[in-house]
Parts: sequence; C-alpha cells; structure tokens
Amino acid sequence: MLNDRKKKILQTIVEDYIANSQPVGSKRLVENYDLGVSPATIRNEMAELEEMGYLDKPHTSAGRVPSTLGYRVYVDSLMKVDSLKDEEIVYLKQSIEKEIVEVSEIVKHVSKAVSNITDYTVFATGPNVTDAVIQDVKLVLLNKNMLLIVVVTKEEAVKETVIHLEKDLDEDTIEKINEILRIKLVGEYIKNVQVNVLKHIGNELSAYMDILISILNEIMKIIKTNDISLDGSNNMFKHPEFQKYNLAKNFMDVLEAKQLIKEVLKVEDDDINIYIGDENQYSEFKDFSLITFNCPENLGAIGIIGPTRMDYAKVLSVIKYIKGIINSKYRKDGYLDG
Amino acid sequence: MLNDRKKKILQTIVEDYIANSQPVGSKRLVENYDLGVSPATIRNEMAELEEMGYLDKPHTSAGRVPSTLGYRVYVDSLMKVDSLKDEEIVYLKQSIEKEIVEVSEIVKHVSKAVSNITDYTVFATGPNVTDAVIQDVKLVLLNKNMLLIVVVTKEEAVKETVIHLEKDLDEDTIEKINEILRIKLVGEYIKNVQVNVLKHIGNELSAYMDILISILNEIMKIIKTNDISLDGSNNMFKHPEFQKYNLAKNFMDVLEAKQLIKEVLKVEDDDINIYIGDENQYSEFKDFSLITFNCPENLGAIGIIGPTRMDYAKVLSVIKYIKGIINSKYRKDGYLDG
DNA sequence: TTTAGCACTTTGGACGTTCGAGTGCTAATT
DNA sequence: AATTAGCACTCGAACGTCCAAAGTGCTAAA
Repeated sequence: MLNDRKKKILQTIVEDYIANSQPVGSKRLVENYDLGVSPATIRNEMAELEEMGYLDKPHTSAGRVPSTLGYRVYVDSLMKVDSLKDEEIVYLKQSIEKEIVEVSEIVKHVSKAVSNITDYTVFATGPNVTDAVIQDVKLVLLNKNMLLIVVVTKEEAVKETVIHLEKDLDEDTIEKINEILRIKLVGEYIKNVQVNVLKHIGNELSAYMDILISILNEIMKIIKTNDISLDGSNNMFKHPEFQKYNLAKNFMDVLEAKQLIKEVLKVEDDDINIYIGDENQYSEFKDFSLITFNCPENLGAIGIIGPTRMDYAKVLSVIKYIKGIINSKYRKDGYLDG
Repeated sequence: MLNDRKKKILQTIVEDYIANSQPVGSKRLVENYDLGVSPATIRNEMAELEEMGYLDKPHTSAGRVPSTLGYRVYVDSLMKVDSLKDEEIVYLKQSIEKEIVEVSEIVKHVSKAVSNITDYTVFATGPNVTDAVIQDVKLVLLNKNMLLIVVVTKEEAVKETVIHLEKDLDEDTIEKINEILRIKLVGEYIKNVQVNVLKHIGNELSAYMDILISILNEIMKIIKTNDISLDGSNNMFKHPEFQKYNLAKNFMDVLEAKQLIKEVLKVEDDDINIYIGDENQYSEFKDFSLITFNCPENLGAIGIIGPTRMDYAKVLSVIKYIKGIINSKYRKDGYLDG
C-alpha cells in the first residue's frame, strides 16, 4: 500500500517529531536526513501521506505531524526497536534483582525503574490472584476479638486482612474453622470461591456459620483488592506538550481515576499492548498513549502512559528487556515453583 | 500594633482575594464591603499595610495581595472559622463512621472526604506505630520456607510482612522462637526495639540466632514503613494559580517526593499546624500552604496542601469538626481501648 | 518523474495604541 | 487632625499592524 519511499518518509517524520516535538517540514527533512530527493518531492509525498490519513497538519504553513494512524503504522511495521544503553541495562538489572521476598513487590521495583529510564508515568498492579490457586488459608487470632486471615496462593502471593469478631472465639474453635476452610478452599481457583462452598459442612460447626460466612466474604474481598503503584507522575512535565493546561489537567484526572487504571491494567495475554491516542477505549486516555503488558510468571501488570508523541521504540526495548530478564531469572532459579 | 480599621481592611482583602484570586483594589473594596470610608482613605491605609509588610503589590497599578505575613496575621487573629454546611456535616460523618476494621483505614477515609470537601490535595499516614506498645508478636509458617510476621500494638494497629527462610523450620521451632520474641518484645515501646534484646537468650535457641536476628530486623523495618495515601491531586487544577506551568510542575514534584511528605507529616503534638508559603521548611513546599494535624487517638496524621491563597477558614472548620467527631466516636465506644 | 521557482498562507514576535483599573499625592473639606 | 475629592500617573491586558520565518501547493521546466 505504501511504497518504500513513503514508508521511509513517514518513518523519518515520526521519529523526528518524537525527538523534537516540532511539526516536520520538507526542507528540514532533506537537510537532516539522507533521503536523496528534493524538498519538492517530499512535499508531494507528504501531501499524499496526508490524504491517506497518515499525517496531520496543524495549519497550512506548518510542517506535518503524525496522525494516530501514522503512529500505528510506525509502531506496527516501520519502527526499529534498538537495544538499550549499557548503563540502562545495568540499572534495570539491578532494580529487578534486588532481594525481594513478596512477589507483589517485584513489579513495584520494575515500575519505578521503567519510569526513571523512560521519563513517562508508570503504574503497576501486583499478581492477578483471581487466576491463582489457593495453597493455604490461615486464621490467626490476634487477640480475643481480632482475627487475621491469610491466604497464600501456589505462586506464593500472600494476601491478608484483619476482621473484628462479634463474639469471642477460642483457639480451638478457630482451628476447627480453619480446618473447614482448608478442606473447602485449598486447591481451588480463587475465582471459583463462593459462599456456597459452605453448603455441606457438618452440624458441629453450623453454630459458627455466621463467622464462617463473614470470613469467606473477607477472603473474596481481599483477593479482589489490588493496589496500584504509581511512579514518575512528575515526569510528564518534562514533555513540552504538558505545558498546555488542558493536557496537564486531563492527565491529573487520569491519575486520580484509580478504578480506570485498574481497568486498563487487566491485560489478558502475554502481548505488549499499545493504545495510541484515540485508540484508547476510555475517553480519559484519548490524549495519551498507553502501553500495557503482563510481567512473565504472573508477577503483575504494568502500564506506561505518555503523550501520543511517545518514544515507542525506547519503551518497547525496555519492556522486552524486562520480560527477558524476568523470564530468565525467575524461571531459572525456580523461585516461583511453589 | 494594627488599629481596628487596618485589621478590618486586611481581613477583607485576604478574604476577597481568597474568594476571587484577583488583586484587591480600593474601589472594589468600598463597593463590595461596608467599610464606611472612601477609597482614598482605604488607599492610605493600604499603603501603610504594605509598608508594614502585610500586603504586596504585583505591580504599581494593580490592587493588593496578602503577603505571607498578611496571611499569617489573618490566620492567627483575624479569621473567623465558620461552621460547616449541613450537607458537609452529613458527608463527613458518614465518611468517618463507615464500618472499618483496621485502624489505619480510618485516616484514608477521612483523607478522601477532606479532599472532596475542600478541593485541595490531601495526604495521610496511618497510626504512628513507633510510639506504640507491642501487644503481641505472631509468627505464622505459611509454607516450608515462608514465614509471616505479625505485630499487633495495644492500639490494635496491625503490621505484617513475609520473609523467606534460608533453612526449613518446623512448627515447634517456630513456636519456640515466637515465645522468645513474645517474652522479649511484648509490652515494649516499639521505638525501643533493638537487636540486642536478644542478648540473653538461652543456649537451646542460640542455634537459631540467625533467624531470630533477621526476624527482629524485619520487625524494626515494618514498623517504620508507613504508607501514605493521596487524594484529590487533580483538585489542584481547579484553582486558577495552577494554570501557571511552573506552579503545576512544582506541585507534581511535591507529589512525587514521598519521603518529603512523610517528613512533613511527622506531627508532634495535637495542634493544627499551618505553614504558609515560604514559612515551609522544605523549599519544595514554598509555593504552597500546608496544614497538618494528628487525628485524635493516634489514628494517623493528615496533611492538606493548597495554594497560599487557600481557604484557611474552611479547612480549619473541617479539621476541627473531624477532630471532634473522632474524639466523640472512638473515645466513647471504647473502640480503641484494647 | 523529479525539481526549481514562486505565489500564497499562517504563525509568532515586535511594536505601538488604547483602555481600564488602580495608585499616590495634593489640596480642599469636615 | 482626619478624611476625601480630584487628578496626574503607571502598568498590564487587549488589540491591531507589520514583518520575518517557515512551510505549502502549484506550475512549468528539466
């Protein structure tokens, strides 16, 4: 559909615009890049590219700017993902290989590292536990009316919460209740946990049905809570487009919309998903580009948000490196083998 | 030092400026407020107030704007803290009286409510546990090499963390270690916990010294971690001063400086602390005003950050109401009596 | 097919003018 | 002695004009 020269021109425009945030003109293009043709020829090509929808013009006498479609083509087929600088590799490696005990911590370190390297804003959620299998449930009586509920998954994610008891319970009773829960829950997929697993419990414990139900409800609640971490929100102000009040304001609204962020971080597969500007499903994101991916081994999901004029190649190279390093580290030493 | 008329004028200027964010002129003042003198008189007074340092002038032909000192005098002696609107009272009450199990949750709800009512940005930390007394320490073996450490304070704050064990331990050993920790730690002020409490443990457990030390280190670590919550960061963009790029950028930098926020939230006493503009100790805050206070009953600390042109009276009335409601609720029903 | 040349468009900065709001000062008034 | 009317003055915001810079599209020549 696009001949080679058009591809080359489109690629160059996108890259120049990403680097300089100024609309790109024909003269600038021939002067700075080795295209082997005159500005006039470039102009003809650019006019066609614009007609085909790959470029936009802010106004008649300005240069061209990539359209969403232009970015899309660039990302899908023109972009070259180069490798990272040595110091970036060292930094990323060291961020990931910190001594970490709880799996949900890992993405947080990755998130911070990515925001530092890319200058964009990064958010992350921990492991998606609803897809996980329960390895153990522990009830711990903290004092006579506080009960700690701990759920451990096969992947060693740990979730815990505290509830207040209406009536005091002794250790023996707690242990009995715990045993019931173990029998009913261990080995189950968390997403399948429902109150009616309690249907067939013996008579001896039916007196504690109330407490059992409330514990089960808490378990269903905590596995759904998934804190998001946020890094580099001030990075955005390094990019010139955020001097525009409206864009800055919209960005703040995105930051505050935690629920929305959780929603976009529900990444299904192992791909790297790129949503450019108005490709975004949620209108709040339409001024931005969003790149999301799952960390391997179900460590969590990460989202990177930046202007549509985002350095896609850079971000992708960072992501690919991270996926690689996590794969080799955590798969190799069996850290997550349960 | 200031005669009554000057006080009245200063107060009126501050309040008008807070309400309208426009420099206040003499004509505007007499037209909108019942001062009983002519603009000329006001001008003379304003000139003197400026000379005394209570007012600033953006430029020769602009009205006056309060200086830091002007706000200070206003806050200290001129301001009238009015009572809240009915709907605000209902909303606050309902936010605080939600069913809440873990004490550290309470401030988070309060924080969100305050940011909604005031249109400023609010951050909060949970109870300051270092000043608390340990009620219990529990070790729970999650699986053969994961150990959950739980610390409960007298005030019923719960902190927990997971560590990975180097060598596998059985339940009996864990129980022995737990017993040692109980003996050594229960009843202690958290701030006094040190590794050398382990000095005089019996021989039988000295084989487990390594694990004891690492547990103790974890305990000292977790009691120091204090997550901050943040609400209404996008509220700031409702205030006209934040259309200035520099102010917006500085504000983002404040948001990202979590360590700094923790620092300013170390509130010592039961007062409400107000730091206006360059009164702030940390330069990052010098463009803003900061109001901090401790929630009663050691529930946590809350900080409200806004422009120097902040509605101090409104914020203070909210804070006072909150302190009152927490006092009456949690003191009365003995929720925190442990 | 490519390019040189040129007329045309638009933005943005520099500059000047005007207008409104506000000031400080002086002299008159209370 | 305190207040106020009056007035000259100052400054910024808004507006228009002008011009340069950058870029375009089109035409005609190479």
